[in-house]
Amino acid sequence: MTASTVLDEAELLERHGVLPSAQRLAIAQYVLRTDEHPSADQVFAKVKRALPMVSRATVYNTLNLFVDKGLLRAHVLAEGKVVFDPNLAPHHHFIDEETGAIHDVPWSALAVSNVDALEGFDVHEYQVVLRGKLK
Amino acid sequence: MTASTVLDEAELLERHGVLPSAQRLAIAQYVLRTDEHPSADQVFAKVKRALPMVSRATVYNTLNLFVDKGLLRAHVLAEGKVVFDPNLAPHHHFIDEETGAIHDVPWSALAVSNVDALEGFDVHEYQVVLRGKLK
DNA sequence: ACGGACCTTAGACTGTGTCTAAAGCGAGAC
DNA sequence: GTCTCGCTTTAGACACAGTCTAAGGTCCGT
Repeated sequence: MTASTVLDEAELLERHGVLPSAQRLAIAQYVLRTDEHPSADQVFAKVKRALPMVSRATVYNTLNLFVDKGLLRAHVLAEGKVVFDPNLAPHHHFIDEETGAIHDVPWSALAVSNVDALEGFDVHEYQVVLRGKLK
Repeated sequence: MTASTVLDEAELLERHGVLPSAQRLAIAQYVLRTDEHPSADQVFAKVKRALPMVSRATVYNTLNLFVDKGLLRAHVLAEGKVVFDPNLAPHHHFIDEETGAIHDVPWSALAVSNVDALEGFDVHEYQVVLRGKLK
């Protein structure tokens, strides 16, 4: 019954079947709260400040583990990079062509019609990817 | 006035400001006719059969040149790979989750509403990316 | 022939991501 | 308290995509 606005990361990991560890908590505390759409190496750089001895393999393994366990989603949007996104709700993406920055676009801001009527495809998920300039 | 159903690749390159060469023609003959959405290394492998001494740098340079000159489009859709697509008309993409194969979806098969009304974004282009199984 | 512009080549280099072998750590059994 | 088992972490090697460089080749006008 103890309602809390602060997430208990350790409990969150356990609830998703991930055994907590110091490294996994440090990674979780950054990547599950950010809206920066970081790549794996950006996560690595960030986490290294809090935990300087962490290895690159651990960060990659942990991010992939989080994706497997449904804590994160991976998107292939920018030039040759996989980015991670803790926003699990379906949403669209806008890519700033000048900076490469990725912005979330709420699902309700756009509507795609006829997805269910596509011939020959059994669509499991979809999103609109937009590119342009910030106004 | 000589209408022709067979494309003259050399003339096509010239019309787009690309000086033809044996290597560029071999690459064009494959990549401008395929619907396989090949990656650069797949193009390299394919072209090597026709022209065994061709170098990887030439294939990469040529593909990027074709994109610059408007003969091809590059898409970042699959796991960490850039794929090339001679279909220049706007269209959507369906990714088979089982095989990773990419299929074109005609622009007219789907409709996205409200793109112009997005707050804060000046959208230059967009597409719908769908994932699922083939029916 | 010569020269210049452009193209191609092999291989080195960079960056991203995966794998491996060994060491570390935590929790339960004794 | 310590042993041991299973899981995690580590450093570094590896694999792969893509770019760059330096050198040589080709074509064409003169």
